[in-house]
This record gives sequence, C-alpha cells and structure tokens, in this order.
Amino acid sequence: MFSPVESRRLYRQVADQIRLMIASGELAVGQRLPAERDLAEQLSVSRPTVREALIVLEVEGLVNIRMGSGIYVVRQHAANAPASEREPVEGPFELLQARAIIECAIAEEAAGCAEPEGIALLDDALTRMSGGVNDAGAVIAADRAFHTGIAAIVGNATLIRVTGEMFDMRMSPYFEKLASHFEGPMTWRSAVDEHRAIRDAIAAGDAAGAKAAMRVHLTMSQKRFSESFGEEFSGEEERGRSRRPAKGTIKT
Amino acid sequence: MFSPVESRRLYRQVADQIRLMIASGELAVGQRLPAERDLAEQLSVSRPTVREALIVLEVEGLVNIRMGSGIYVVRQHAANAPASEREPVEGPFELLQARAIIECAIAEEAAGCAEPEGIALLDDALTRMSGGVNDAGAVIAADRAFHTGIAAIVGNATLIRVTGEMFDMRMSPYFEKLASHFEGPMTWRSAVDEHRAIRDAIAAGDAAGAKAAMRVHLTMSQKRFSESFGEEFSGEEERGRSRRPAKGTIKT
DNA sequence: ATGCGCCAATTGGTCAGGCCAGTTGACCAG
DNA sequence: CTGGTCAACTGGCCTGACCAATTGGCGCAT
Repeated sequence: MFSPVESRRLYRQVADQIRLMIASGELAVGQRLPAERDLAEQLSVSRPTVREALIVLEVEGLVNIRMGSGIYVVRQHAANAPASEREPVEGPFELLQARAIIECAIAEEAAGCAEPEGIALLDDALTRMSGGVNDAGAVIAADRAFHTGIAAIVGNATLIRVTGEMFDMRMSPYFEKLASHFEGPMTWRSAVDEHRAIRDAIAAGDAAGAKAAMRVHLTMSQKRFSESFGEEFSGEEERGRSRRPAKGTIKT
Repeated sequence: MFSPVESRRLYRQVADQIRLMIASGELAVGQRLPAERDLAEQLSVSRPTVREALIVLEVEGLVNIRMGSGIYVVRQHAANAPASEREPVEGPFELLQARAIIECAIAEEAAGCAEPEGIALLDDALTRMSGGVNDAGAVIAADRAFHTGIAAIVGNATLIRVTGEMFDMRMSPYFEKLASHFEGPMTWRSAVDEHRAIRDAIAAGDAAGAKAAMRVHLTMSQKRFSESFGEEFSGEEERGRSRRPAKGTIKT
C-alpha cells in the first residue's frame, strides 16, 4: 500500500499548530494571540494563510476574532470536533456506566419535583415505545424521549441536552453495529417494563425508588448488551483499549 | 429604523449564501462549484474572501476542495452546527444546577474507588489553584483539572468528557463577561477551601460527605455568581446590547 | 486634580494582482 | 487502440496595499 503523499495544505498545518498550543496551555484561555502580521512572520507564512487558519479555529469555536482588537482564546478543547472524526469515542460500557451514574441522580432529582404534565410526557413516550416494538426507529426515538423527559421534569435545559447527547452516542458507528444484534422486540419489552418502574417511582415522588429503578434499567441494559457482546467478540478485548471492561461494573 | 447596515464579515455572508444554495438544492450534491475566480466575480468580492468562505464550508464538511480540480458539494446538511453558533440558550444558573446534580453523583462514586494516584491528581490541581490566585488563566485551568480529576478517579472517559464540557461552557461569551467581575482572589480562595473539603471526603472514602461537599461547593459558586449578577445588572444595560437576562431560575 | 473628548497607533477586514503546482482532458505518435 | 505529452484550468500561496474598528493615551476644559 502506497501512502498518498500527504501534502497537507499550509493553512491546515498552521491551524493545527495553533490548536496544539492552545490545547497544551501554552496559549491560556482568555489570552490574546499575537497579531496576524506577527503570527505570519513567526510562522514564516503569509498573512492570508494565517487568516485562513484562524478562520478554521474560529469556526471550531476555539478563538474569538474581534475586529480592531485582536484574537482571543475562548476555550481549550474543541467541544465537538467535526463530529465525523470525533474522538475514538469511549467504549459502550463506559458510556452505560456514565449514564447510570448521571441519570440515576437525575431520576432522583426528578422524583422530587414531579408534576402531572411531566408524568404525561413519560407516559406518552412509554406508549409509543410499547406500541411500536417492530419499528426500530420509533422505539429508539421513544426511548430517547423517555430519558430526556426525565431531565425535562427537572426543568433544566442543560440536563436535557447532556442526557440526549449521551443517548445519541449509541449511534456511533462502532456501537451501532452491535446494537442490531442485541436489540430486538424481546429486549425492548423488558426495557419498557423497566421504564415503567422508573415512571411509577417518579410519579410517586419516591426519590430512592426512582434512583434504584434507573440503576436497574441501565444495569440490565448493560447486561443485555454484554451478552451479545460476548457472542460477537468472544475473547477480544474491547477495541484494544487498555481500559479494563471490569471497571464497568456499577457500584452505586 | 435604519437598515441593519450588515456589518457581518464578508466571508461569512459569502459562506452563508453558498450554504443556502447548497441547502436549497440549487447546487446539487456532487456538483462542482464555479472556480474561485468566477465566484469572486459573480459575488463581487475578492478571491481571498471567497477562499475564506470556502474554507468555512470545508471545515463544516459541506464541500470538498481538491487542488487543481475544483470544489465539490459533499452533502446538503450541516450535521452539526459550527459550535460557535450552537444554541447557548442555557443560562448560567441552569448550568450550575446541572453541574450540582451530576457532579455530586460523580463525587459520591469517586469516594467509593479512591486510590492514592487519583488523590494525587486532585492535590496537584489544588496546589496549582491556590498557588496562582493572581493568574486567572492558571486558576481556571487548575479548577477544571480538579473537577475532571474527580471523574478520572472513577476511571470513566465519558464522565471526564462530560464534566469537562460542562465546565467549558462557562467560557461562553455571555458567561465570560460576568465572570471577570465575580471572580477574584477572594472568591477563588473560598473555592479552594471547598475543593479541599471535597478532596478530603473522597480520600477518606466518605461517599455521602463527598456528595455533600460538592453540593456545598457548587451552591456557593452559584451564590457568589448571583450576587455579582445582581450588582452588574442593577440598572445599566450592558453596552446597549440586547442580552437576555438569566433565563433559568433555579428550582432545586 | 478630574473628567471628557479627540487623535493616532494598532489590529482585523478586504482587495488587487501575480506566480507556482497539481489536475485534467485533448491531442498526437507509436 | 495505447501510451505519452502538453496546454489550459484550478486551487495554493505570496506580496503589498488600503480601509475600518478598536483602544489607549494625550491634551483641553472644567
């Protein structure tokens, strides 16, 4: 295999270099970068090239360009890379563990401020989920609605967003492949039952119960997944990552 | 009313226009765009401006620029908004509430699996934070390291990422302006003390204590913020900008 | 001494024109 | 028909310049 002579365009190299300096902290958050003209000189490139690189960083949300003032570092980390090439993402087990910890806390909180309208939201998601066990798309959408719905009960947009984002990570290419094997009408029926238990606990204002029910749900979900995972990849270590899958045991 | 004067930077206007043509299907997927020189002429702007606009679209993954060949439409829809334009609708208070719920749970979990190396991570962040109370950038970096460090103790990459992302949201332009007013050596010293309480509880394996300490920390942080928030907006409308005041009232 | 307004240095925004290098397709020799 | 060559086209990058917004300091008036 011959490698396709990578001759990266200059402005990308410059962007990478600056991005690295920001990530490493060499350019602190809030700090002003040297002027475009100075950057061009220091990097031995022309100003247009520097500008193009800076525009890339601006689009990525790393820097803030203010006319007449300067260029400022906004944050260190690209919260979302081009999404297409997003981090080698975390493994499915890590994700489920994280969801267990976070969503248990949210369910607990939601039980403390449940109102009829919020419960109605969950009920709607439940009926949609149990009603369409043969339509994978519909079930997943309803599943998502249920989980974000719990966050909605708390009435906090950030929680809703975070919950949704974590749910959506199951759509990562790697995750997706396996999902088709372990997701089926049977597992979904179990999931609906577990959802209903969560809903009932929240409706009853039972914080501890809601937390426990959510933990059961995500633990079971993890178990269902790991079973088909074992079949699929018996023996192989999860993506060759050094991270021990054992860490995935929930101890909350 | 005077016309909006359209002061947006040119390359952004050009990018928007081309993006629109792609979205509307006027430029089909796979089709080649006119040459940069032609685009410049048709849009009555210079070629560098067209180039900058095209680089924006390339970073967004809408087009593929091939040297010597041309520019091709890759897909119609921007899968994810460019982060900079990402709805920041959530208010600072909502963010702090969400962090309280989530990070309390993480701290609780961390207390259950604390190991010397993890504690060392927190200690390092603490010393860096207390050591540089006069360097805003250093303190914020250390602050971030402390919070993500707790997630690191649990050993879950997803938790680390989520914690970091929530922390970084304080860098939103709206949040930032106020931060400079309520953040100072004094408030930071308080924050360090609260951090230390969290660290001690985790080191002692006291789950309930860690949870409580984290709650205290984020509640106090919210309080400090809300005080200066009141001062700042007591009457003056910041620079005549039509900023919406805090949308999120906290209901914890 | 203090507060206000003006001005100039600095910095990003845009333009014009030019040269180089890679791509592509037509054309021609074998 | 096959292969190679070449010229037109296209993006990549540079130089140098001017415009516009910002900002900090200087000087004037109070």
